[in-house]
Parts: sequence; structure tokens; C-alpha cells
Amino acid sequence: MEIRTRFAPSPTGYLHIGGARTALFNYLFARQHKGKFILRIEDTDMARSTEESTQAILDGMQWLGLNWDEGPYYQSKRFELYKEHAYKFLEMGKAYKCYCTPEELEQRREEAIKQGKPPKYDGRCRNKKDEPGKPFAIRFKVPHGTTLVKDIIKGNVAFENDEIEDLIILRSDKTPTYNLCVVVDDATMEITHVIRGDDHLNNTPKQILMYEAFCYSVPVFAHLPMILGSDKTRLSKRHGATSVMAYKEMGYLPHALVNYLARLGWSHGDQEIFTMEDLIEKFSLENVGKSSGVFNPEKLLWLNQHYLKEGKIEELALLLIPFLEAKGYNAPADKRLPNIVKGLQERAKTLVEMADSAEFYFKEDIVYEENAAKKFLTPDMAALLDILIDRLHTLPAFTHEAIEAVFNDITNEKTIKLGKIAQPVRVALTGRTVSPGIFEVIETLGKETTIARLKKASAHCLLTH
RNA sequence: GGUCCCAUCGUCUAGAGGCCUAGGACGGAGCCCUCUCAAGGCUCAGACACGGGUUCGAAUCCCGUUGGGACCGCCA
Repeated sequence: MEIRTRFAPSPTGYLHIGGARTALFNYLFARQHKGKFILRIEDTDMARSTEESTQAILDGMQWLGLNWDEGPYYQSKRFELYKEHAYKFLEMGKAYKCYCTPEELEQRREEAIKQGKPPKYDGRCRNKKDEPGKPFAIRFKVPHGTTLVKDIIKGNVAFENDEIEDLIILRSDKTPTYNLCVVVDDATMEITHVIRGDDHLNNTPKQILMYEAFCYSVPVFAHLPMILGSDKTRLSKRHGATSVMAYKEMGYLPHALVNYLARLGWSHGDQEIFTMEDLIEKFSLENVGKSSGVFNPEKLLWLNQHYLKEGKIEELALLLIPFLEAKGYNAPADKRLPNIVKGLQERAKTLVEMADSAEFYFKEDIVYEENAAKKFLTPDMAALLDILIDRLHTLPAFTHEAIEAVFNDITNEKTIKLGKIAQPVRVALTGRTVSPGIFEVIETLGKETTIARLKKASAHCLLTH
């Protein structure tokens, strides 16, 4: 039998971290079993669903590389199907019309809570006669007994049906509710494995009861533990960025996020670094933990740094361009880009950071950091810089090796340490005390720019002190 | 309040009754390397929530306590 999984977000906001992990696990499971991964948009709440949200979710998934095989299906386009199912239940005597108004129900709920009783619907309309002309909602008749949820992650969980109220499946305006829609969709879309957050565990017995009432086969369930914020409450905006696309903007690599999310709640021995192929091969629901996990931005940052460090220069260059362009630099036309990336890739934790560090390559006039200039561009350095200018000027081949040789000559002649001259040169060329190796900076910057900046620095040495 | 879920370093986790003096990773501290910053290498600190059982033997199985979380809508 073909394995079919689905991701079913409701379009009431962007794709968030938790949703992305759910989508990822569904994706990995389907791919591993050569099955299908289906995307379904649960937009039955017309008031809260927006097209922008739908697009944001699609964008997020595409960025992460979670490509779906079918869909997106929209529940809003399947209302007739749900309605049919609800009325079929009515005919079968497995549901009934409820004439209570939302106001009455709300009032009774408040009273029950005040008296410390469970706010459960009392089933008063179960045996009522039809009242033609009066508006009604349709409620599913929950039978007596026990319902067992067999969950791959949580194990067997038993629920007493008497604890479950007769839930509304069709509102009085004839729109369907969530629990009916999921069951009808998962059944008709032939979903074999329902992998979702464990906030749905309590809904599962209701759904199983409906599958059984329809004589549909019940899928396998796997309820993923929640992702929490640093204070161990459910992850939310308070905990910082929770939108997947926010990480794109902050200069994260999609695979870093995928790798991080995969390891949050799932493990494969001591392995930390996984390619997508690795994940597809090694993922298993059996190795998903039961307990909720705290989202740790530091570890994600480490992974991002790791993939930046290991990444192919050409690919990183392409990814870096938008960040450079955002700063107003015409990066695509710049032939130095590969060298720039090469020098920066193991020094940056994000693409944003990389673009920041790359600024001195693009700026016409670099500005010295105040403390850096004060410390390194001192009067006694002017002569040394002049010697360097002279020697670089006459250098036939402007290569890393040749440049290094020039520096070696000077430090030998003057019996000084390399640091003595390297730091002032660094400040002269970049304005900062931190940069890639000084020889590669000089090589990448080129003879003309290097000498111009050194001259300016030499003058600065004498000027300000 | 009711129902359900969960519990190993600060965090993510390994652990399937003896391989555990509890392993790895992030983060932290330190040392080495070094033209700066990174990267890299090495070292250190750091956990089985608590209490009872079961067993020759428990992080691992059972019960309870405590603590955390989720759900209880004509939301999804």
C-alpha cells in the first residue's frame, strides 16, 4: 500500500517553526517510503483565513525544500462533501439536530465553570423531535464505551467516551467544523499516516469515532511533542523569531533550519549533521522522543555557521547577493565575489553577518573605526606603510604568495613581528581590526585600491597625532 | 476544575535491566595554534525530579508524589 502523509496548516498566519517541523517529518516519512506528501489548506474559518497567509506558508515550504506531491487542496472548496457527510450521519442516526443557540450554550458553559463542573454539552437535543423552520446545528452522537488511540510515538492511549461531548460537526450556517473536515479529508485523500502536533491528541478519539461511524479505515497516528520557548511555554512571538521566512531574512540557510528542526525531537545516535538524503534514509517515527523540546536559537546558529563554512563558494555567492544588494552594492557584476566569500565563509554565522563583513570590499571610502585608528595608525607607522606601498607598487604578480613574500622581507629587515605591520594595514584597508587574512584581503582588493587606501592611511598616521 | 501527555547536564539528546565512574552536541570556562577575528585541536565544569516497590542488579519495569505541558468552542 502506498504511504500517504499530509501537512494541513490553517492559513491564519505565516509558516512557523512548529508547523515547519511537522511538515518536515511528514515529508521525510513519505519520501523514505516512496509515498506521497500532500499539502492541504484548512481554511474553513472564513473569518481568519487569508490568501496572504496561504502564500506565506507555500513560500516557507518551498524555501525549506519541502516539496509536496499533491495539492494544495483547499477545504473551502470541499464544503459540499462535508455537508453530505454530516447529513449522512443524520440519516444513519449517528448525529442529531441541535437547536440550542450559541448564546444559550455560552451561558450554560459559564455557569458550569462557575460551579466547578466540566463545561460539557449535556446532550439535551439528542432525542428532540424535529422543529421545522428553526435553525439548527448538527451534532455527532458520541457512543458509550472506550476509544483506544494507537499512537506510534505516545503508545496506546485510552479515552472514556463519556468524557467526550457530542461535538458540533455542521454549524447552523451549514459550514462544517474542523473535526468533521479532517476526518472526511484524511479518509477521502487516503492518508495512511497522520503525523501532527500532540496538541491534537485529545481530538483523536473524536475523530476515530467518526472514522468508525463512516466505516472508513482509521489511519496510523503519530503525535509529535510540542516545541517550547526558553521559558518552557508554547513557542510564540515573545520568544523571538518564530516565522520560517524571518530566518531567511536573517541570513540563515534553509538546510541549517531543516537540520536543526530534524534534531529537535528526533535523533539518530550521536549524529548531528545530516544531509537531506541522510534524513530521508535515517528518519523514523520510532526514534521521535515523547517529551516536548525547547527551541534553542544558539544551536541553530551553530548549524548555520557550519553549513556556511562547508558550503560551496559559488552557491553561497549566489545566496549572498541579495544581502549585498540590500546594502546598495552591485554585487552580481563583481568578479571578486568568489574570493570575498572564500575569505568570509568561515568567519560569518549568517549571510547578514557576511554581507556586513564584506562592506569594505564595496565601499568607495572606508571609515576607520575610531579606536582602531587611534591604536594602529600611529605616526611611527607612516614610514613602514610607505615602504610597503613602494614594494607592492613594483610587484609584478599581485598574488597571495608574492604579497606574503613582501611582508616577510619587511619583517625580516626591520626585525619586527608580522602583527606589528599586519594590524595597521588591516585598519588601513578595512577600517576595522577584524577581517580575513591580510594577504588575501590585499590580493582580492587589488593593487590599485590597496595602494590608494595605504596612502590615505599613511597620511592619516601623520595627520591626527 | 476535568481529561490526556511528559520528566537524563542550562538546552537538544544517547540510553531497549548488568556494556554507566551515564556518552555526544550546542552554549560556558581554560589552554594550544595564530597577522586580527574566526575556524581547528585539547582540557574542565555540568544531569538520571523525588519517594516507594519488583529484581542478585534499575536512568531503564511498576505505583505514588511533585513539577511542566496540551486539550476541554457553532476556532483549527
